[in-house]
Amino acid sequence: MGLAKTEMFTDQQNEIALFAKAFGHPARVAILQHLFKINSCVCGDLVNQIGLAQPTISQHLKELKHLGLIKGNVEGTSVCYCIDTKNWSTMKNVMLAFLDQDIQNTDCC
Amino acid sequence: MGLAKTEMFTDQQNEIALFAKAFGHPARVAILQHLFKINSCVCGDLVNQIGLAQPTISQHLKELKHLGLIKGNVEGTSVCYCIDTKNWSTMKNVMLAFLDQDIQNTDCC
DNA sequence: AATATTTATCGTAATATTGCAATGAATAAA
DNA sequence: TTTATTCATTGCAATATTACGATAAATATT
Repeated sequence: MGLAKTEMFTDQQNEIALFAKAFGHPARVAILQHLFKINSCVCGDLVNQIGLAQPTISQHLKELKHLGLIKGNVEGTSVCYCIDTKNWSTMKNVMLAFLDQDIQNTDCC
Repeated sequence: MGLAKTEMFTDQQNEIALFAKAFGHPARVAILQHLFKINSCVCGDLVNQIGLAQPTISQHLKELKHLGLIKGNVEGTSVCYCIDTKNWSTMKNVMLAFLDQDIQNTDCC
């Protein structure tokens, strides 16, 4: 089916899954790392940096933007993308709460 | 195509994407949370807790096990699953390095 | 041995994701 | 205004993911 039954999970679980899915492709990981490194970047630079075609990069950028992790500002014919640090921070808290579950836990088997 | 071109990314980027993909479905998030909460759990309990069919849960468990995040011990006819805390810790470090990129960074646009 | 219980695997259908060529839209430069 | 340049969108093909019924495999119980 390929269709996640989101209605049977909590909002928190669905939110974690949505953020994680954004990081579930190396191209999007690379895009975010590059945006952090360069601290602002036009789409064309990303196409050069990463080896994927322009429509493919544009599609990945759209997903990240839709999730709120990045912002895009039009500058002439190009578009300057950058991290939305506020939303990144919110996302980070959600993911940390999930990843830090182990601190109150011990091995069993 | 649905085929990620892993060869054009770094090992670190591919590793982050693999771990993130594991968390990219709410059922697997729910499974991991339940394993942490109960601190050991048989497959049947997860089938009851989460509303998915037994083969579906079994498939999700297989993915998590393959990634090394959980272990399974056979106990009679049932299988006791639990978190592999050592590997979880390794994974957490990888993810934290990615999520913490923002600490040396400021907004731009 | 026969039966029940539990989990894994197989097969299959439905949907999602990835990637890119072609093309459109918008601004800049000539 | 014509021509570049840059990015978004559309359309499509290939592959991946999700879900589950049917069934196999393994152990426990009788």
